[in-house]
Amino acid sequence: MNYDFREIEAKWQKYWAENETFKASNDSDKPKFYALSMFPYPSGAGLHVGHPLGYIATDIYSRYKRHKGFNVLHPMGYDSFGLPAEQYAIQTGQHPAITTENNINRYREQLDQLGFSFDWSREVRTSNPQYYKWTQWIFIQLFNAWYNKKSDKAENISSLISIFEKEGNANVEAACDDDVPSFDAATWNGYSDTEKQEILLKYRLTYLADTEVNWCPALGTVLANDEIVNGVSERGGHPVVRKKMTQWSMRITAYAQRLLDGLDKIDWPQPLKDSQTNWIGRSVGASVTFNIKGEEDTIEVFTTRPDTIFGVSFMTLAPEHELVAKITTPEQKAEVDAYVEATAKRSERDRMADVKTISGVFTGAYAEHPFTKEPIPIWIGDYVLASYGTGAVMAVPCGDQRDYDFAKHYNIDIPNIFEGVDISEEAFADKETTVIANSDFLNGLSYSDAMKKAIAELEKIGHGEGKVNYRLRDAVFSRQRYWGEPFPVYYVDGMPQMIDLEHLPLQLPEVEKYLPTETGEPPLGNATEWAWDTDKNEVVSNDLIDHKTVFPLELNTMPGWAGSSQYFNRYMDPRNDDAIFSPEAINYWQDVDLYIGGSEHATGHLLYSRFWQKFMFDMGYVPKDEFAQKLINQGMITGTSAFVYFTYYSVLEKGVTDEALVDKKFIFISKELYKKSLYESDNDLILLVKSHIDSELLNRIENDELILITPLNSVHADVSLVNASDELDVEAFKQWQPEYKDAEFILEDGKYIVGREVEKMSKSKYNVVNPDAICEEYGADSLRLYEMFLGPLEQSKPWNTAGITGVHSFLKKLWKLYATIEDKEPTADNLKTLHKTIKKVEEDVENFSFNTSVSTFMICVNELTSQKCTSKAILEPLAILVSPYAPHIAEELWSRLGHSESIAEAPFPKFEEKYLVESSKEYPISFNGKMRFKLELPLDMSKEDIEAAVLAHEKTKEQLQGRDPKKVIVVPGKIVNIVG
RNA sequence: GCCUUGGUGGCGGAACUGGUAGACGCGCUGGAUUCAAAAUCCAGUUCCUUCGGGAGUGAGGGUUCGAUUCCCUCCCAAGGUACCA
Repeated sequence: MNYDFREIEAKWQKYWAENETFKASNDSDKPKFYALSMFPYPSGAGLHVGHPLGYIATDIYSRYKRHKGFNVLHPMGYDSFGLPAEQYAIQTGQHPAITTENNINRYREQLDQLGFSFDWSREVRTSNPQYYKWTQWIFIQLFNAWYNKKSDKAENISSLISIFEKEGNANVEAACDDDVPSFDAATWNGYSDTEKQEILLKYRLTYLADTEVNWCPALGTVLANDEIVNGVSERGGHPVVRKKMTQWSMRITAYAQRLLDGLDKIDWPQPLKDSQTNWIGRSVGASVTFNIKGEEDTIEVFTTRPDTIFGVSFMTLAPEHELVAKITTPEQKAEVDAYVEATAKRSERDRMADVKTISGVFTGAYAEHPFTKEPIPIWIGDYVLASYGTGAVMAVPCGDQRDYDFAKHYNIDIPNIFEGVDISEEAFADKETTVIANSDFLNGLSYSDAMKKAIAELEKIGHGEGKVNYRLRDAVFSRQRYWGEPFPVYYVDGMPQMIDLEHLPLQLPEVEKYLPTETGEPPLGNATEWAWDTDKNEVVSNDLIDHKTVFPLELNTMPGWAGSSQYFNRYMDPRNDDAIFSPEAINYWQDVDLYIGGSEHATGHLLYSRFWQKFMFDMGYVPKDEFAQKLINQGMITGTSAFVYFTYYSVLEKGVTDEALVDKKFIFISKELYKKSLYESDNDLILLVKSHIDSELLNRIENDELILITPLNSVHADVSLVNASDELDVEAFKQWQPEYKDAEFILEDGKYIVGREVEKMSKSKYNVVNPDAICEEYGADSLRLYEMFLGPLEQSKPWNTAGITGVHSFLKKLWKLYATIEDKEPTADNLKTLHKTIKKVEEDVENFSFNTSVSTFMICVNELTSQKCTSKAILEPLAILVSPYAPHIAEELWSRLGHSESIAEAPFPKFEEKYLVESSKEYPISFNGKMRFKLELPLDMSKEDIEAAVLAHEKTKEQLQGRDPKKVIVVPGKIVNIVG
């Protein structure tokens, strides 16, 4: 009987679905294991072979854990809010919900084909109201919380209010806005309700603020920093400008330090941790306050080098700094204004691209050195960024290259404060290798001592303190989009009010148009029914807004990461309508044991999720403050593009203004011939082309009546038209694009050979391989094995369909091995092969080294085949070993072995060392570290006897050619090395 | 620039704590089977070679009896990040 994978795979997929084989229970005596793949955004293009890589890995591990006796949770869902469906809606008018539904159905079909052990009863969709009810709920929890720096955790806002009522805010240490006024209890209690709300908003973990945002006019929306790549939008590549808008923000900065510290206790890839560390950008230093001569105001700066305080020779403010207008002297005003205006006009992108040009203007004002009381000129310059630190720097040209360049350019003094260092050419930034000089009380101190001393002295005179600064900014949480979660918020007197949980979800309204309104409001501004009736507690028509009982609802929606920041916890209890999850569910599953997904989420999803998890932990909703213990980034599967090389002739009518086309033809040249022609003269190419032109036309060209154009070029060919030997299917290629129908082909050895290059998979490169065709031709088990066999999970690797025949024929061999199954005693060889395989596969799975276990299976089956093994005692455990990787064939073989139940819960075979014990070893005998021959010796032979046996061997004498060995190294059981 | 990861045959890639470099698969070569093809099976396949052997894991040094593995310098590629004070 042949290996009929189509029938087998369909049969078992149906069996698993009908029997709910992989449904996880929230109540079990078994230990729990939570394996999670990052849920996909269901795009219209469907899955390509790169997508399943991580899913297959998670699936193998899940199935393995199930064999190992764990209660496994392995869910799947969809991150189904997002821009593409909305843009499609703008173009076609089709509701994004319909587009999304269609795409999800296609994804589901493709996923089902691959035989994953997902518990589909737990599926979540972020765009589903029953799901986003809980996204809205979390938002409300964040609104009702503040961050107490004293307890170093988030607390309910009520604890803040009671402090205010008793003692005002003098002793409160909170993560809050910069502009909080100070007040005592009496003042607080005297505030109106709106005034109180206004102040509380400055403390809440999600708050409204006028923030400078990245506004993308083309998309009509705000983008987060991680949605911008090289100054343009990640999606679509549209320009982005800075703009002030009232936006919801998330006070993620409150968690900066804990997000940093938490990285130490999770097993995540180093590059990912480094990304997050850089993104958070902690720097330790001091804040220093400079008085301004003749002004009340002071300038506060942040510096990482307070030890260089005596090297300050000027200060630079960002052009946007609020003091600029105030301190500029009348003489300098015109110049300063012009500079500020010019800077404001330059886009963020220009400013980033141009880092070489030094520009700045003197304000005419002077600050005062906190210790020497010397005057320090205050400049403005666009190398200082308003958004980092305080938007002002104390410039120490001898110790910072940018300050140095600026000082040189404007002829500002560069005092040297480093002992024995030459600063005539460049600044000296190496802080560890010298001591401070010319610095009063810091003279002779090393960097670290000077640092401490400087901070202590600054504190003494009230001009500064030690400070830690973070690069991380609060996250803007508003988007001017339709297809996202609505905020559960309405406005009373301009103050945001939360809708009660019992009235959630607040569902997206229907709109006529998905674009921003004509007055520039977000798409929800198009809704006619978008007002909140506080009596009826429901959404009513906008016409009823009276600001007494009916109020306007928030028009922004939440960003893409809102729905994905707690989805992993929702899977634990996804149908719960009374809570985001029950305490029983979260206490049972705790956290994700294994999380697999792409590295592109390093500073987005994975940072925001950690932030929300820590918040949920503070509020006592979850037992762990990190949501995923281990994370693996699967590598990208790149495509192997195919290139065809061509020249073409365009024959044009001479002298006709429009250059009328008389004839045009493509001539495709096989790879090697093309390469050769690159080195030959143009003349040869023209001769080649001419040899393919109709003789009548040729005559007219020769007679100068027509013009001939012959460029040499290459273009992508669809990879499906090329076989494993890089040979192009010429006839299919002609059919592929109409313009190639009459093309000519210059072959080598009767074949047209294409060029190959590894590139990212993309439609436009015609190198996308989708899994459906492969499943159809070779089956899901082959695809699963092959994706794993390609190489290490974390490494990016090129897809090449050619190799799939290797794993496919392995499955056929495996199938054949089960043709006869007998109840007979296994041989010693059989047992050795089996147990060697158990050991290796178990180690490999634990190390996520799936590629090597596929090789191990191949070796095992090759060996058992040549041993003609038919013993059930061997074949039965082997089926279980294979089952996580190729589950369909394993199930089928399992049932042929006489089982009526699924293989899914069959216990993993136990490795027994005793079958691998050997009595002798084929020792590699090396000379000066190079293996020269092998010698079979008993394993229990003593070191001395081995040495004697080796030295007595004739090949040893041959190698030594009469020399005496200087030294003989014998490592019993491993190697013999002779030096001489 | 900085941070991270990597560099091994024609290709994808193996090699546990330093111990036989190139497992396994693809491709290629030859053979068997076949009227023929597909499929299948067998043998070979790092390079050079005067067939004795020699060289070899990006380059160059070092440690060691022994280095793909550890250390130093450099080169290249991919990813992240950047006037971050």
